[in-house]
Amino acid sequence: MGTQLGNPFADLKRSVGAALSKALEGLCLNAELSDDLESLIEEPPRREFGDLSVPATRISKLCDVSLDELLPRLMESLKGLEVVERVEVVGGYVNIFVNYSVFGARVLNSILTSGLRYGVPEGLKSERVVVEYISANPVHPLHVGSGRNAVLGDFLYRLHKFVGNEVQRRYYVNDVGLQSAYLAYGYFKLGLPSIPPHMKPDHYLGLIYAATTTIIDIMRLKKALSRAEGSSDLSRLNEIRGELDSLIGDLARIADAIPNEVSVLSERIASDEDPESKVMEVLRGYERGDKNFMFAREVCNKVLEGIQETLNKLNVGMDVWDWESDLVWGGEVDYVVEKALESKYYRLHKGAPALFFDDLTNDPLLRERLKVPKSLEIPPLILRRSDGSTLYTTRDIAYTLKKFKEFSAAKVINVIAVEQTLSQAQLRLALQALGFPKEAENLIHYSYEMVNLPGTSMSGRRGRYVTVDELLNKLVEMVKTIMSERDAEISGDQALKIARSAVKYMILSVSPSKTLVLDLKKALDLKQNSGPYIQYTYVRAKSVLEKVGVLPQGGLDLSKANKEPLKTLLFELSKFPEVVAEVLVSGQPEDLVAYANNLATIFNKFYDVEPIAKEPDEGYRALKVAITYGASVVLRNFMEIAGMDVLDRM
RNA sequence: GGGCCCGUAGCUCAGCUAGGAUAGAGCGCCGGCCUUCUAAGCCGGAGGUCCCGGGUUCAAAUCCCGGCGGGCCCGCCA
Repeated sequence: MGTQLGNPFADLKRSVGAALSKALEGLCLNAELSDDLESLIEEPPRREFGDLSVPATRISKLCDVSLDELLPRLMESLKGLEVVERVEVVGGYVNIFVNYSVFGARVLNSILTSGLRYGVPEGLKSERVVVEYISANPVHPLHVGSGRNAVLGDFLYRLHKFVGNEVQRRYYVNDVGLQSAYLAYGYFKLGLPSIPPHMKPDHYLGLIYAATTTIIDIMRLKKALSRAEGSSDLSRLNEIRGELDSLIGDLARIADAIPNEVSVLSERIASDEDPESKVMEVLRGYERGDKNFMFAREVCNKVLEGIQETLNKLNVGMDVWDWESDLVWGGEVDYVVEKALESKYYRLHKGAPALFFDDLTNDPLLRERLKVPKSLEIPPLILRRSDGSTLYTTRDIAYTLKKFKEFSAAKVINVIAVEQTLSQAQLRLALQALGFPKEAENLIHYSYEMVNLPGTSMSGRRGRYVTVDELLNKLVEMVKTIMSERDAEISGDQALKIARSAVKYMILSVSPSKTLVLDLKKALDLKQNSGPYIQYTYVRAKSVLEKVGVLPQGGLDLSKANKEPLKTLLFELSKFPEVVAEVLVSGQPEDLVAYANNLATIFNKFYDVEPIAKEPDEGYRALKVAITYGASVVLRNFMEIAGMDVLDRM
């Protein structure tokens, strides 16, 4: 294992680890430990304690050697390293102070040689990866929940791209399910109107969808109410009345936006004896590929046009749009069902064809391999409705196979909300059951929690949602307001670039496993720990570099590197490739974000106290310029991975 | 009823996987710094029963058990 030019921090840890194992030679007989000394190396809680620290008490316990015997040997071995300046023992820890003349030279050499590729982990084999994300149902505009999905998916795409993988982005257009049938039905009832010129198609059709489902639900509840009135169950009666009131309120709100459509729809849907069966007719007709129902595809397509416009504004891209209907019509879904019928896991469940997974889920090893949570009960997967129409997860089996096959993917990542944990586990088990164990194992559910807005409960079916468009528009206005308060001009394009970067930063800074509370008033911090803060810090670094003109070609006076804040800055810069490698494995964007914020903070301190371009001492200036260049590269690469806009001026 | 996730400063969040050094940021609040590389910046201050109760340990925000509170799932919806 040689040194890694591109990863100075890993290199540093490796040499410290080697020094430790040399010190323990013949002293510690714990073989497992000596293989894994590197992972014991910590970063002390405060910089004053040193750059790295080694928990000697722990080693003493693990090796069963007294501290008195252990400490001198550790110290001596560590002191022998060129990169170590001094070593201190405090409270059972051996604290290591790095020699920045040596280490700084390595870091800057690494950065100056790698240039914009600094941070790409070395020694990784390029993989072919599919990321499926957003895949919002084409029945309404993207709301903030899909916004989180879009930002996370885009991040995964960019991260994999950055480390050198071949990545394909896919959007699964769910045009076959009930939801799009509801929209198609309502749209048909309205006489297939054209989109009003002042509205985005997704916004308009989202209202039609919400009006249709709400009207139908009101009709159903009214029937239930008249049935319940005959009985003496008062609490049931009140419950229905309450629900009904809230639905009527929803419809009134929708009618504020599209009054004519709502009144026409109410009338025409009421004329259908049983609108729900009419919706099923649309669904079945469309699934058959009956020409008379192709307006359902048209209407989805219109919604998608609106969604694409939103994605463009967000600067989130997509490579392939997969229509679910194509899988049904093309026979891929039939193939899956046939395959399932032959499988030994197939049985009837309440009269419907289904797969039973008990034999698989009883095997703890398989459970682990397929990442099926230990105590998650898996109900049978029903393959078709009794009327023969297909179900979402069945279609998704066919889709998963397609994603693997078409891109020869080693890995398929589905960015899907946590609420689908069960169906995603069923999907993996179904793949296993049907004889696709490799696909089952390499299908990854990248799950994320919901987005909450204080004081609102969101529902696409009721038309209650905050859209990504609204969020972006609001933020753009805020940016413009701030600029006008400063008497500065800003173009709409620049404002959008700042606004969307702020949103992405905020979303990525929260662990996907946590519910994201989105407070519109606070969504756009322009201060520290924000997207604009990173952008601004980069602009500062960049403008210094422009002033200087050219990068130093050697002549760096490294003897000046052993002081704050240069030391800490060099230390942070060294960690970037390591952080990227870790986040690639963990999938936790918040770690990368926290790192970037920390780096930006230290750079701003440096910028504040040290003249860079104006530094009179030539060698010292060269050192400072090289550090500034390093910060600019890392911040730029961070923004690249986070999907933020890299601005040259702010 | 069962399962999963979350609970840390007024607010939004790190830290928990592998237990250890005075529990960290940002926002908000209070107070400083612009004839010098972009002040969307920098410096300082106040602010915490780490949800509660047990247990393990020399040592628990972190591990275990039991509660409480919030979210999600358990559909011939997606």
